Amino acid sequence: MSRIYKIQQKGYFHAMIELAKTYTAQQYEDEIYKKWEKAKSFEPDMKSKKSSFTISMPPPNATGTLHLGHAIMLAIQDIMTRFKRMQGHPTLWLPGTDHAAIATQNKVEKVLSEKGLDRHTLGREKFIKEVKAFVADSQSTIRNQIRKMGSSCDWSRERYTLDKGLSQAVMEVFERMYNDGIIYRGHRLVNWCPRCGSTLADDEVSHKEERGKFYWIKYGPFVLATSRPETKLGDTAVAVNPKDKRYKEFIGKKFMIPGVLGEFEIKVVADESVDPKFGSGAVKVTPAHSFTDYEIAQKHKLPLKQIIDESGRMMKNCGKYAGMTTLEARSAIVADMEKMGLIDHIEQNYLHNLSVCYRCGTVIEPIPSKQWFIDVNKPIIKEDGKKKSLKEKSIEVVKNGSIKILPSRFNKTYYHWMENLKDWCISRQIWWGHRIPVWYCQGCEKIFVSADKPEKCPKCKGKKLKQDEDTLDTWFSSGLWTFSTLGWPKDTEDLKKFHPTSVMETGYDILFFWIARMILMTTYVLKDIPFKTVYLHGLVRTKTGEKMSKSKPETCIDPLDMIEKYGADALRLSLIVGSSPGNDIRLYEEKIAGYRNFINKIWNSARYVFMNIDKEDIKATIEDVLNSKLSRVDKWILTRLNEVTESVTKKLEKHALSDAGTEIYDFLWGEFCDWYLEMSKVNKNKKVLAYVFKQIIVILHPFVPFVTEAIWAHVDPSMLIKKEWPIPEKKLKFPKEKAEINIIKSIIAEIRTLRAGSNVDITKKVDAIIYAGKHEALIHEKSEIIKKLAHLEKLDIRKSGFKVENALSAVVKDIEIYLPLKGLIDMDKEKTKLKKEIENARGLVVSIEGKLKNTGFLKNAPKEVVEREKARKEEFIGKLEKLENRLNSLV
RNA sequence: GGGCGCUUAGCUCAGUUGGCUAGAGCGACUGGUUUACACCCAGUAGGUCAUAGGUUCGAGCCCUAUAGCGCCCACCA
Repeated sequence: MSRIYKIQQKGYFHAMIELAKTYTAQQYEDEIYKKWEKAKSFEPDMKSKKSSFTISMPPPNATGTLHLGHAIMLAIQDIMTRFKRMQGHPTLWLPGTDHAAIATQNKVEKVLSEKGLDRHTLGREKFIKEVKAFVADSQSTIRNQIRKMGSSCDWSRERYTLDKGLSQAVMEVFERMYNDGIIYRGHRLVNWCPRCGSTLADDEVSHKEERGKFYWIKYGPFVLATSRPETKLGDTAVAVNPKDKRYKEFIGKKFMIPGVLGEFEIKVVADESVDPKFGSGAVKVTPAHSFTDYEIAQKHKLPLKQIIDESGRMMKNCGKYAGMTTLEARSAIVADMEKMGLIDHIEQNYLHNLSVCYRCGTVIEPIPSKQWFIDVNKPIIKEDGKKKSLKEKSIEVVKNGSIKILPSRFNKTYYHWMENLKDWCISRQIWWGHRIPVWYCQGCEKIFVSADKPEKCPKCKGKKLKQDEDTLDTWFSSGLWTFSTLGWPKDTEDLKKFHPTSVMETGYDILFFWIARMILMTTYVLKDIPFKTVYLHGLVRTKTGEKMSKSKPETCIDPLDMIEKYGADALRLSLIVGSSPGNDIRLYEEKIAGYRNFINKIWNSARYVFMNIDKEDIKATIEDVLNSKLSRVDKWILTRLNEVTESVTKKLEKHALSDAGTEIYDFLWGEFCDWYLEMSKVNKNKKVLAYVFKQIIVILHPFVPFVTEAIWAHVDPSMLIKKEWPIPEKKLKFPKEKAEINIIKSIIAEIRTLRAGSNVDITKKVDAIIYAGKHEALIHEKSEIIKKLAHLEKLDIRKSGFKVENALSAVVKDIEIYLPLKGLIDMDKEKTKLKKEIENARGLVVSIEGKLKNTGFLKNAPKEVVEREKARKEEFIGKLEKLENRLNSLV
């Protein structure tokens, strides 16, 4: 606490401390974080008998630096974690990083290529060494940046997907699945990224619209349309719809088709999937390079002819086109076809849907290949005498409510994806990742699984063994994240205590990639769910709703810059307040600055409180407070504090973080500071002042941990992070006093409005007269407060009285307020204002009366609502009367 | 083609199970050295709640349709 200096001043608590006028986050945050860490505050209390609370932090890719997506996730998870920790639950927020196979490899390849190197010239071993160095570097960067956000995660349990333990989990699961026969090797069409040189899972392919040419080609007896004429070299059939009369006679027949490499034979097949209305209704079938065509070929037992290889080039069987990329081949072949008169016509600007790699944007080539797959349809999970497939089980745990997704509309998306899931291709032809633990005996061709390098073949005892060259899909290991990080396959304390985890909090963009995979893997391996609640946050966008991108630095916000400039607390609030699960959030600097102002407001309320209490007051307990002399103002603020505590707790319990944050914000600024602190300048109960302030700091802590901890250093020697969360108190309910103080507040507000609307010099104090009716005693008691807050010289309070000449007036309930301002009143303005108010009040009375005459309303509306309306009617009739009298007196 | 979301003040957003005269922050405007805070205080202006129907005693909220914007999924060659 370097900036707090001591001064000597008599009497008050503040004799010992004086806080700087403005809070400067940079001077506190790092220091406080270190203090928490040193005290092991983030580690769960293993002795507590309460239910545990766990969040597995979605592991940021070990490839770069913190961005706003991380920032929002850290803010949300930290609030949840701190709240539960303060409630006394053993709380674990487990951090870690992911090796992010393809993403990392791509990044390092890019760095290498800048040096003129590539991974093949380097070789597998050296390349992996490079990647490791890169990862170690970015891991330490990310660790520090996670700390910058104030994340209270347990670093002693940090994990990395390539850790020994986690790798063991991966091998163990692979072996189990292999033995269960749900991991198998198959030769089939896969998504191939020619740039990454690897397969991709179906959901790792994204789609992009592009305008291009659509070629209508002469094809024996047909004319048909294609966007990929180069694949003609791999055609083995033409498909038509069985109901299509135009082609009925051709079905089942074979034709010789003229092509750029001479004639070739195709068969005409009938298939329902062909849309007769699209194109010419006839489709050329290239089974080796199109998923649709592959399916047709399977059904009709058509031969497969591969013409494109794994580098995206035409193969040897393509004659003079061999070695060309598909694009080169396309233009060459079209040119040749044109010469041969095989092109009917070419449509320009045709809208295509391209499949591209989600990591590098390269166009995907479907090619046939031998790969490892997970069978998602095989009934393998034994339960209740039935056997369920991975898919069925994954759907079941969401359907039966074991896992709740927030917002719930994502259930539907999840089911749809799961139901349509095909076998998951898990082998990747990259080097960075978990190597597939499969060994091939060169002697007897035995294939077997072994995590470590085996001595000899278990069958023929031969020693010539070769490990599979491929690595596993990165989502295979991250699918195990919630339990592999807790020590599985060992039966650890942590696993027992913290699994299944409580909340999985992540962006909705990885619902399929990750959430679905975790459910799939965990229900298989542990026969249990990985988490109870899924909380999905949205994307952080610019003020105008665009995606943030580094290429537009004027709207792209770097969280670390913002922390440096406004503090982590301000950034956290700007990401939380006004955002709800599943919806995108717009972020811009003014918003962060606004919350920085709020942080400063907290700080200054602390300054005020500390300056106005005695040293021992800061220890005030609820008993001390209840034993002290409580004024109406004290009872009002205690009631409100209690209401807010209860409501904020409820909101946090149901993960309504934004609502909870807004409520404390409004309470601290709009009620505690604007009203209670101002009133306390007239008359104060120091114990109440200290108590209410302390409790606000406590419930603020999960949202703004740094500034609250910094303030707490002057409250109590123990740290706030471990302070218990307050429980609402029945003894702190004073509804009568709450209503009374609301009247006082309204009177003050009315007088302020009257003054501001008049020509009176605002700096000058004025006099006021109040006809208080039945509230005379109350207003008398609070007259000093009214005088101060409304800036009055003299206040004359009577039960009732005659009309006041030359005065501005207002009515609060049945209370009349007059400001006699000789010569400073614009009577016409005053009349207009009164007329407007009368009109308003009359309209209201009429509408309420209408309601009360309505038998439907009386019959159907809840009693409280009817009662409230009756009371309001009385109130406004009273007010209307006063206003009318006033207007008449002005004539 | 299927599914989903959004539309409330100039801007960014709240608005609980339908029930006070629809709120906040920023911006604009008028003023302000008062026991902390000008990163502040007091006040003012600004809204046909996208449109059209419907349900209801009562709709920003529920239902139906339409429009605009956005997202996700899908093999239209």
